[in-house]
Amino acid sequence: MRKDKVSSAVIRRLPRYYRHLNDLYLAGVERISSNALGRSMGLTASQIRQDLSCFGEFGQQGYGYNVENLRGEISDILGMKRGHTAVLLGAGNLGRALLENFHFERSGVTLTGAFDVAPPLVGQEFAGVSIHHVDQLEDYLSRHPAMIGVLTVPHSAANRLAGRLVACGVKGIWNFTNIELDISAPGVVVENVHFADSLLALSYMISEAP
Amino acid sequence: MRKDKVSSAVIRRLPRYYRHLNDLYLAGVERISSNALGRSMGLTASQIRQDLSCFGEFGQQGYGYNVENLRGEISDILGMKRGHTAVLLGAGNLGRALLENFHFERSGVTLTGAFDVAPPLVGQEFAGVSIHHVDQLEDYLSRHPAMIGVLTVPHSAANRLAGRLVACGVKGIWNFTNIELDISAPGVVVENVHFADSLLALSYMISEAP
DNA sequence: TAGATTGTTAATCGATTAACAATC
DNA sequence: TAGATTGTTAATCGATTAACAATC
Repeated sequence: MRKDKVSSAVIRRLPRYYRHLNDLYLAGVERISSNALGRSMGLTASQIRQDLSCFGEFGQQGYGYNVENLRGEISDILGMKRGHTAVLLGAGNLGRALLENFHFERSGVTLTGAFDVAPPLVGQEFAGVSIHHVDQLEDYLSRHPAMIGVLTVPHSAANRLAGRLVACGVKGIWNFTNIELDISAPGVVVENVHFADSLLALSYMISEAP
Repeated sequence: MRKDKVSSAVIRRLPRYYRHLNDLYLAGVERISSNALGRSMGLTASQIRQDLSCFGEFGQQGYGYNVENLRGEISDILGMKRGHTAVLLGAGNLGRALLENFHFERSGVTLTGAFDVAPPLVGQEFAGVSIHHVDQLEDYLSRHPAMIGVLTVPHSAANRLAGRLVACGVKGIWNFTNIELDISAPGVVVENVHFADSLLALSYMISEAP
Protein backbone atom coordinates (compact mmCIF):
# COMPACT_ATOMS: atom_id res chain seq x y z
CA MET A 1 0.00 0.00 0.00
CA ARG A 2 1.50 3.33 -1.03
CA LYS A 3 2.02 5.82 1.75
CA ASP A 4 1.03 9.44 1.42
CA LYS A 5 4.08 10.84 3.09
CA VAL A 6 7.27 8.82 3.11
CA SER A 7 9.36 9.29 6.24
CA SER A 8 12.80 10.77 5.93
CA ALA A 9 14.29 7.60 7.43
CA VAL A 10 13.01 5.69 4.40
CA ILE A 11 14.17 8.34 1.94
CA ARG A 12 17.70 8.19 3.36
CA ARG A 13 17.78 4.43 2.80
CA LEU A 14 16.65 4.58 -0.82
CA PRO A 15 20.02 5.62 -2.30
CA ARG A 16 21.65 2.81 -0.35
CA TYR A 17 19.16 0.31 -1.78
CA TYR A 18 19.94 1.64 -5.22
CA ARG A 19 23.67 1.32 -4.67
CA HIS A 20 23.44 -2.24 -3.39
CA LEU A 21 21.08 -3.32 -6.14
CA ASN A 22 23.34 -1.78 -8.73
CA ASP A 23 26.30 -3.70 -7.30
CA LEU A 24 24.28 -6.90 -7.41
CA TYR A 25 23.21 -6.17 -10.97
CA LEU A 26 26.77 -5.52 -12.08
CA ALA A 27 27.80 -8.76 -10.38
CA GLY A 28 25.25 -10.57 -12.52
CA VAL A 29 22.82 -11.45 -9.73
CA GLU A 30 19.32 -11.93 -11.12
CA ARG A 31 17.08 -12.23 -8.12
CA ILE A 32 17.29 -11.57 -4.39
CA SER A 33 15.01 -12.05 -1.41
CA SER A 34 14.38 -9.40 1.22
CA ASN A 35 16.13 -11.74 3.60
CA ALA A 36 19.36 -11.98 1.59
CA LEU A 37 19.39 -8.27 0.79
CA GLY A 38 18.86 -7.48 4.44
CA ARG A 39 21.74 -9.67 5.47
CA SER A 40 24.10 -7.96 3.05
CA MET A 41 22.95 -4.46 4.03
CA GLY A 42 22.61 -4.97 7.76
CA LEU A 43 18.85 -4.44 7.78
CA THR A 44 15.97 -6.74 8.66
CA ALA A 45 14.00 -8.35 5.86
CA SER A 46 10.91 -6.85 7.46
CA GLN A 47 12.23 -3.34 7.17
CA ILE A 48 13.09 -3.77 3.51
CA ARG A 49 9.63 -5.07 2.67
CA GLN A 50 8.06 -2.32 4.74
CA ASP A 51 10.19 0.34 3.03
CA LEU A 52 9.41 -0.87 -0.46
CA SER A 53 5.72 -1.12 0.30
CA CYS A 54 5.67 2.68 0.53
CA PHE A 55 6.04 2.79 -3.24
CA GLY A 56 4.39 -0.28 -4.65
CA GLU A 57 4.62 -4.04 -4.98
CA PHE A 58 7.85 -5.00 -6.66
CA GLY A 59 8.32 -8.58 -5.53
CA GLN A 60 6.79 -11.95 -6.14
CA GLN A 61 5.86 -14.50 -3.50
CA GLY A 62 8.13 -17.49 -3.43
CA TYR A 63 10.64 -15.75 -5.70
CA GLY A 64 11.79 -12.49 -4.19
CA TYR A 65 12.76 -9.45 -6.24
CA ASN A 66 14.20 -9.26 -9.71
CA VAL A 67 17.38 -7.26 -9.21
CA GLU A 68 17.37 -5.39 -12.51
CA ASN A 69 13.69 -4.58 -12.18
CA LEU A 70 13.89 -3.40 -8.58
CA ARG A 71 16.94 -1.30 -9.37
CA GLY A 72 14.94 0.34 -12.13
CA GLU A 73 11.94 0.97 -9.89
CA ILE A 74 14.10 2.60 -7.23
CA SER A 75 15.94 4.69 -9.78
CA ASP A 76 12.48 5.85 -10.91
CA ILE A 77 11.40 6.64 -7.35
CA LEU A 78 14.60 8.62 -6.81
CA GLY A 79 13.85 10.69 -9.90
CA MET A 80 16.97 9.53 -11.72
CA LYS A 81 15.13 9.30 -15.03
CA ARG A 82 13.58 12.75 -14.91
CA GLY A 83 16.46 14.47 -16.65
CA HIS A 84 17.11 16.88 -13.79
CA THR A 85 19.57 19.64 -14.67
CA ALA A 86 21.91 21.51 -12.37
CA VAL A 87 24.24 24.48 -12.20
CA LEU A 88 27.20 24.85 -9.87
CA LEU A 89 28.05 28.07 -8.06
CA GLY A 90 31.60 28.53 -6.87
CA ALA A 91 34.42 26.96 -8.89
CA GLY A 92 36.95 26.97 -6.07
CA ASN A 93 38.78 23.84 -5.00
CA LEU A 94 35.68 21.99 -3.90
CA GLY A 95 33.61 23.12 -6.88
CA ARG A 96 36.28 21.99 -9.31
CA ALA A 97 36.67 18.70 -7.43
CA LEU A 98 32.96 18.07 -8.03
CA LEU A 99 33.18 19.18 -11.65
CA GLU A 100 36.14 16.94 -12.39
CA ASN A 101 35.54 13.93 -10.18
CA PHE A 102 31.90 13.62 -9.28
CA HIS A 103 29.77 11.82 -11.83
CA PHE A 104 26.54 13.78 -11.81
CA GLU A 105 25.19 11.71 -14.67
CA ARG A 106 25.38 8.54 -12.55
CA SER A 107 22.70 10.11 -10.39
CA GLY A 108 20.72 11.09 -13.48
CA VAL A 109 21.65 14.75 -13.15
CA THR A 110 23.08 16.86 -15.98
CA LEU A 111 25.35 19.69 -14.90
CA THR A 112 25.01 22.32 -17.60
CA GLY A 113 27.08 25.22 -16.31
CA ALA A 114 29.19 26.63 -13.52
CA PHE A 115 29.66 30.16 -12.17
CA ASP A 116 32.31 32.09 -10.33
CA VAL A 117 33.47 35.67 -9.83
CA ALA A 118 37.24 35.18 -10.24
CA PRO A 119 38.42 36.57 -13.61
CA PRO A 120 41.05 33.86 -14.25
CA LEU A 121 38.40 31.14 -13.82
CA VAL A 122 35.65 32.67 -15.92
CA GLY A 123 35.80 31.32 -19.45
CA GLN A 124 37.70 28.21 -18.46
CA GLU A 125 36.24 24.73 -18.82
CA PHE A 126 36.40 21.80 -16.42
CA ALA A 127 35.28 18.33 -17.49
CA GLY A 128 33.41 19.94 -20.36
CA VAL A 129 31.57 22.46 -18.18
CA SER A 130 32.18 26.17 -18.82
CA ILE A 131 32.62 28.69 -16.01
CA HIS A 132 30.50 31.81 -16.47
CA HIS A 133 30.57 34.99 -14.45
CA VAL A 134 27.97 35.03 -11.67
CA ASP A 135 26.57 38.20 -13.21
CA GLN A 136 25.30 36.00 -16.04
CA LEU A 137 23.38 33.69 -13.69
CA GLU A 138 19.87 35.04 -14.30
CA ASP A 139 20.41 35.34 -18.02
CA TYR A 140 21.82 31.83 -18.26
CA LEU A 141 19.06 30.23 -16.21
CA SER A 142 16.36 31.95 -18.24
CA ARG A 143 17.77 30.19 -21.29
CA HIS A 144 18.80 26.93 -19.55
CA PRO A 145 16.44 26.30 -16.65
CA ALA A 146 17.86 24.14 -13.86
CA MET A 147 16.17 22.19 -11.11
CA ILE A 148 19.21 22.01 -8.85
CA GLY A 149 21.79 24.56 -7.67
CA VAL A 150 25.05 23.27 -6.24
CA LEU A 151 26.44 25.74 -3.69
CA THR A 152 30.20 25.56 -3.24
CA VAL A 153 30.79 29.22 -2.46
CA PRO A 154 32.26 31.00 0.58
CA HIS A 155 29.66 31.11 3.35
CA SER A 156 29.40 34.89 3.17
CA ALA A 157 27.90 34.64 -0.33
CA ALA A 158 25.74 31.58 0.30
CA ASN A 159 22.40 33.04 1.33
CA ARG A 160 22.39 35.77 -1.29
CA LEU A 161 23.16 33.34 -4.09
CA ALA A 162 20.67 30.79 -2.79
CA GLY A 163 18.01 33.48 -3.01
CA ARG A 164 18.96 34.28 -6.58
CA LEU A 165 18.83 30.60 -7.54
CA VAL A 166 15.38 30.22 -6.03
CA ALA A 167 14.21 33.37 -7.80
CA CYS A 168 15.30 31.74 -11.04
CA GLY A 169 13.14 28.69 -10.40
CA VAL A 170 15.64 26.28 -8.88
CA LYS A 171 13.77 23.68 -6.78
CA GLY A 172 16.61 22.11 -4.84
CA ILE A 173 19.83 23.39 -3.37
CA TRP A 174 22.74 21.07 -2.71
CA ASN A 175 24.44 23.06 -0.01
CA PHE A 176 28.13 22.47 0.72
CA THR A 177 28.57 25.62 2.81
CA ASN A 178 28.59 24.99 6.52
CA ILE A 179 25.73 27.31 7.29
CA GLU A 180 21.99 26.81 7.37
CA LEU A 181 20.33 28.59 4.49
CA ASP A 182 17.13 30.41 5.17
CA ILE A 183 14.98 29.71 2.18
CA SER A 184 11.43 30.97 2.59
CA ALA A 185 10.07 29.93 -0.81
CA PRO A 186 7.63 27.02 -0.57
CA GLY A 187 8.47 23.84 -2.41
CA VAL A 188 12.20 24.48 -2.40
CA VAL A 189 14.30 21.90 -0.61
CA VAL A 190 17.82 22.15 0.76
CA GLU A 191 20.10 19.16 1.07
CA ASN A 192 23.05 19.92 3.30
CA VAL A 193 26.49 18.38 3.11
CA HIS A 194 28.00 19.71 6.30
CA PHE A 195 31.60 18.49 6.40
CA ALA A 196 32.26 19.96 9.83
CA ASP A 197 29.14 18.38 11.34
CA SER A 198 30.18 15.04 9.91
CA LEU A 199 33.72 15.29 11.27
CA LEU A 200 32.43 16.34 14.68
CA ALA A 201 30.10 13.34 14.79
CA LEU A 202 33.12 11.16 14.03
CA SER A 203 35.12 12.95 16.71
CA TYR A 204 32.33 12.22 19.21
CA MET A 205 32.22 8.55 18.28
CA ILE A 206 35.95 7.95 18.61
CA SER A 207 36.04 9.92 21.85
CA GLU A 208 33.36 7.64 23.34
CA ALA A 209 35.18 4.42 22.54
CA PRO A 210 36.25 2.44 25.61
CA MET B 1 20.46 11.94 34.26
CA ARG B 2 23.23 10.72 32.00
CA LYS B 3 22.27 8.03 29.53
CA ASP B 4 24.42 4.98 29.00
CA LYS B 5 24.08 4.89 25.27
CA VAL B 6 23.27 8.08 23.41
CA SER B 7 21.09 7.55 20.37
CA SER B 8 22.45 8.43 16.97
CA ALA B 9 19.62 10.94 16.49
CA VAL B 10 21.02 12.91 19.43
CA ILE B 11 24.62 12.59 18.23
CA ARG B 12 23.67 13.99 14.83
CA ARG B 13 22.14 17.05 16.50
CA LEU B 14 25.15 17.83 18.67
CA PRO B 15 27.27 19.48 15.94
CA ARG B 16 24.27 21.64 15.05
CA TYR B 17 23.90 22.72 18.66
CA TYR B 18 27.56 23.58 18.68
CA ARG B 19 27.28 25.59 15.48
CA HIS B 20 24.27 27.57 16.69
CA LEU B 21 25.77 28.23 20.09
CA ASN B 22 28.99 29.38 18.49
CA ASP B 23 27.04 31.79 16.28
CA LEU B 24 25.22 33.11 19.34
CA TYR B 25 28.51 33.47 21.18
CA LEU B 26 30.12 35.36 18.32
CA ALA B 27 27.05 37.60 18.18
CA GLY B 28 27.64 38.46 21.83
CA VAL B 29 24.60 36.64 23.24
CA GLU B 30 25.19 35.71 26.87
CA ARG B 31 22.30 33.49 27.80
CA ILE B 32 19.55 31.57 26.02
CA SER B 33 16.58 29.47 27.08
CA SER B 34 15.73 26.10 25.58
CA ASN B 35 12.63 27.79 24.22
CA ALA B 36 14.50 30.51 22.32
CA LEU B 37 17.17 28.12 21.06
CA GLY B 38 14.48 25.75 19.89
CA ARG B 39 12.70 28.48 17.99
CA SER B 40 15.87 29.47 16.17
CA MET B 41 16.81 25.87 15.37
CA GLY B 42 13.39 24.52 14.53
CA LEU B 43 13.31 22.10 17.48
CA THR B 44 11.07 21.90 20.51
CA ALA B 45 12.36 23.19 23.83
CA SER B 46 11.55 19.77 25.24
CA GLN B 47 13.81 18.02 22.81
CA ILE B 48 16.72 20.30 23.55
CA ARG B 49 16.40 19.76 27.29
CA GLN B 50 16.00 16.04 26.75
CA ASP B 51 19.06 15.91 24.47
CA LEU B 52 21.27 17.84 26.86
CA SER B 53 20.15 15.73 29.81
CA CYS B 54 22.00 12.80 28.20
CA PHE B 55 25.25 14.47 29.18
CA GLY B 56 24.63 16.45 32.34
CA GLU B 57 22.90 19.47 33.79
CA PHE B 58 24.09 22.61 32.07
CA GLY B 59 21.26 25.03 32.76
CA GLN B 60 19.84 26.96 35.61
CA GLN B 61 16.16 27.25 36.50
CA GLY B 62 14.70 30.65 35.77
CA TYR B 63 17.77 31.66 33.77
CA GLY B 64 18.38 29.21 30.95
CA TYR B 65 21.82 28.35 29.63
CA ASN B 66 24.95 30.41 29.57
CA VAL B 67 25.91 30.44 25.89
CA GLU B 68 29.67 30.40 26.32
CA ASN B 69 29.50 27.71 28.95
CA LEU B 70 27.13 25.45 27.02
CA ARG B 71 29.20 25.87 23.88
CA GLY B 72 32.21 24.73 25.88
CA GLU B 73 30.38 21.72 27.32
CA ILE B 74 29.22 20.58 23.89
CA SER B 75 32.66 21.08 22.42
CA ASP B 76 33.92 18.83 25.23
CA ILE B 77 31.26 16.21 24.55
CA LEU B 78 32.16 16.23 20.86
CA GLY B 79 35.78 15.59 21.72
CA MET B 80 36.98 18.86 20.22
CA LYS B 81 39.46 19.40 23.04
CA ARG B 82 41.07 15.99 22.89
CA GLY B 83 43.70 16.99 20.37
CA HIS B 84 42.68 14.37 17.82
CA THR B 85 45.11 14.01 14.94
CA ALA B 86 44.39 12.92 11.39
CA VAL B 87 46.04 11.90 8.15
CA LEU B 88 44.57 12.26 4.70
CA LEU B 89 44.85 9.58 2.01
CA GLY B 90 44.44 10.66 -1.59
CA ALA B 91 45.54 14.16 -2.58
CA GLY B 92 43.41 14.35 -5.71
CA ASN B 93 41.01 17.19 -6.34
CA LEU B 94 38.81 16.44 -3.37
CA GLY B 95 41.71 15.73 -1.03
CA ARG B 96 43.40 18.99 -1.96
CA ALA B 97 40.10 20.85 -1.59
CA LEU B 98 39.92 19.58 1.98
CA LEU B 99 43.59 20.37 2.63
CA GLU B 100 43.29 23.91 1.34
CA ASN B 101 39.75 24.92 2.30
CA PHE B 102 38.50 22.82 5.16
CA HIS B 103 39.48 24.06 8.59
CA PHE B 104 40.20 20.88 10.49
CA GLU B 105 41.38 22.88 13.47
CA ARG B 106 37.91 24.44 13.87
CA SER B 107 36.71 20.94 14.71
CA GLY B 108 39.63 20.44 17.05
CA VAL B 109 41.42 18.10 14.67
CA THR B 110 45.04 18.47 13.59
CA LEU B 111 45.85 17.15 10.14
CA THR B 112 49.50 16.15 10.30
CA GLY B 113 50.17 14.58 6.93
CA ALA B 114 48.77 13.51 3.58
CA PHE B 115 49.56 10.62 1.27
CA ASP B 116 49.31 9.83 -2.41
CA VAL B 117 50.90 7.61 -5.04
CA ALA B 118 51.34 10.16 -7.84
CA PRO B 119 55.02 11.16 -8.21
CA PRO B 120 54.37 14.83 -9.07
CA LEU B 121 52.30 15.25 -5.88
CA VAL B 122 54.63 13.50 -3.46
CA GLY B 123 56.89 16.05 -1.78
CA GLN B 124 54.56 18.95 -2.43
CA GLU B 125 52.88 20.87 0.33
CA PHE B 126 49.29 22.14 0.56
CA ALA B 127 48.22 24.53 3.28
CA GLY B 128 51.31 23.52 5.22
CA VAL B 129 50.68 19.77 4.96
CA SER B 130 53.25 17.63 3.14
CA ILE B 131 52.29 14.86 0.75
CA HIS B 132 54.15 11.63 1.40
CA HIS B 133 54.17 8.48 -0.67
CA VAL B 134 51.61 5.92 0.50
CA ASP B 135 54.47 3.45 0.93
CA GLN B 136 55.56 5.59 3.88
CA LEU B 137 52.18 5.28 5.62
CA GLU B 138 53.08 2.66 8.23
CA ASP B 139 56.42 4.27 8.97
CA TYR B 140 54.87 7.70 9.32
CA LEU B 141 52.03 6.56 11.57
CA SER B 142 54.40 4.69 13.84
CA ARG B 143 56.17 8.01 14.46
CA HIS B 144 53.05 10.24 14.33
CA PRO B 145 50.05 8.24 15.53
CA ALA B 146 46.69 9.44 14.23
CA MET B 147 43.16 8.84 15.48
CA ILE B 148 41.46 9.65 12.18
CA GLY B 149 42.08 8.67 8.57
CA VAL B 150 40.47 10.77 5.86
CA LEU B 151 39.78 8.64 2.77
CA THR B 152 39.66 10.60 -0.47
CA VAL B 153 41.02 7.90 -2.75
CA PRO B 154 39.56 6.12 -5.78
CA HIS B 155 37.05 3.53 -4.63
CA SER B 156 39.20 0.67 -5.91
CA ALA B 157 41.86 1.49 -3.31
CA ALA B 158 39.50 2.33 -0.46
CA ASN B 159 39.12 -0.96 1.39
CA ARG B 160 42.77 -1.90 1.20
CA LEU B 161 43.90 1.47 2.54
CA ALA B 162 41.21 1.47 5.21
CA GLY B 163 42.59 -1.84 6.42
CA ARG B 164 46.11 -0.45 6.57
CA LEU B 165 44.92 2.59 8.52
CA VAL B 166 43.14 0.41 11.04
CA ALA B 167 46.20 -1.82 11.36
CA CYS B 168 48.16 1.32 12.27
CA GLY B 169 45.77 2.12 15.09
CA VAL B 170 43.45 4.62 13.45
CA LYS B 171 40.13 4.66 15.34
CA GLY B 172 37.90 6.54 12.92
CA ILE B 173 37.66 6.71 9.16
CA TRP B 174 36.12 9.71 7.45
CA ASN B 175 35.08 8.03 4.25
CA PHE B 176 34.48 10.16 1.13
CA THR B 177 34.45 7.21 -1.26
CA ASN B 178 31.00 6.16 -2.34
CA ILE B 179 31.33 2.58 -1.17
CA GLU B 180 30.66 0.91 2.14
CA LEU B 181 33.89 -0.08 3.83
CA ASP B 182 34.01 -3.43 5.53
CA ILE B 183 35.94 -2.83 8.68
CA SER B 184 35.94 -5.80 10.99
CA ALA B 185 38.11 -4.38 13.75
CA PRO B 186 36.15 -3.66 16.92
CA GLY B 187 36.05 -0.10 18.19
CA VAL B 188 36.73 1.43 14.78
CA VAL B 189 34.01 3.70 13.44
CA VAL B 190 33.34 4.85 9.90
CA GLU B 191 31.68 8.15 9.11
CA ASN B 192 30.48 8.24 5.53
CA VAL B 193 30.14 11.30 3.35
CA HIS B 194 28.31 9.82 0.40
CA PHE B 195 27.90 12.60 -2.15
CA ALA B 196 25.86 10.46 -4.53
CA ASP B 197 23.45 9.34 -1.80
CA SER B 198 22.98 12.94 -0.79
CA LEU B 199 22.29 14.09 -4.35
CA LEU B 200 19.86 11.23 -4.90
CA ALA B 201 17.96 12.14 -1.75
CA LEU B 202 17.71 15.69 -3.12
CA SER B 203 16.61 14.34 -6.48
CA TYR B 204 13.86 12.36 -4.74
CA MET B 205 12.67 15.38 -2.79
CA ILE B 206 12.40 17.70 -5.79
CA SER B 207 10.74 14.96 -7.82
CA GLU B 208 8.02 14.59 -5.18
CA ALA B 209 7.12 18.27 -5.10
CA PRO B 210 3.58 19.02 -6.25
C1' DT C 1 2.28 -29.77 -5.41
C1' DA C 2 5.36 -28.04 -1.49
C1' DG C 3 8.56 -24.65 -0.21
C1' DA C 4 9.66 -20.05 -0.34
C1' DT C 5 8.73 -15.49 0.09
C1' DT C 6 5.87 -11.67 -0.45
C1' DG C 7 2.76 -7.58 1.32
C1' DT C 8 0.37 -6.26 5.27
C1' DT C 9 -1.47 -6.20 9.84
C1' DA C 10 -0.32 -6.34 14.72
C1' DA C 11 3.12 -5.92 18.46
C1' DT C 12 7.11 -3.83 20.12
C1' DC C 13 10.41 -0.65 20.68
C1' DG C 14 12.41 3.92 20.73
C1' DA C 15 12.21 8.84 20.15
C1' DT C 16 9.69 13.06 20.64
C1' DT C 17 6.49 15.94 23.04
C1' DA C 18 3.86 17.42 27.03
C1' DA C 19 3.38 18.27 31.78
C1' DC C 20 4.98 19.70 36.16
C1' DA C 21 7.37 19.87 40.59
C1' DA C 22 11.68 21.96 41.89
C1' DT C 23 14.12 26.12 42.25
C1' DC C 24 16.96 29.96 40.60
C1' DT D 1 9.20 37.68 46.28
C1' DA D 2 7.09 36.30 41.63
C1' DG D 3 8.15 34.91 37.12
C1' DA D 4 10.85 32.11 34.40
C1' DT D 5 12.86 28.06 33.20
C1' DT D 6 15.10 23.94 34.24
C1' DG D 7 15.52 18.51 34.55
C1' DT D 8 12.69 14.65 34.61
C1' DT D 9 8.74 11.72 34.52
C1' DA D 10 4.65 10.41 31.89
C1' DA D 11 2.08 10.39 27.50
C1' DT D 12 2.16 10.27 22.69
C1' DC D 13 3.72 9.46 18.41
C1' DG D 14 6.29 7.14 14.83
C1' DA D 15 9.41 3.65 13.20
C1' DT D 16 11.02 -1.02 13.41
C1' DT D 17 10.24 -5.82 14.04
C1' DA D 18 7.42 -9.96 14.22
C1' DA D 19 3.83 -12.78 12.58
C1' DC D 20 1.06 -14.75 9.09
C1' DA D 21 -2.36 -15.37 5.44
C1' DA D 22 -1.94 -15.12 0.51
C1' DT D 23 0.17 -17.02 -3.42
C1' DC D 24 3.85 -17.73 -6.82
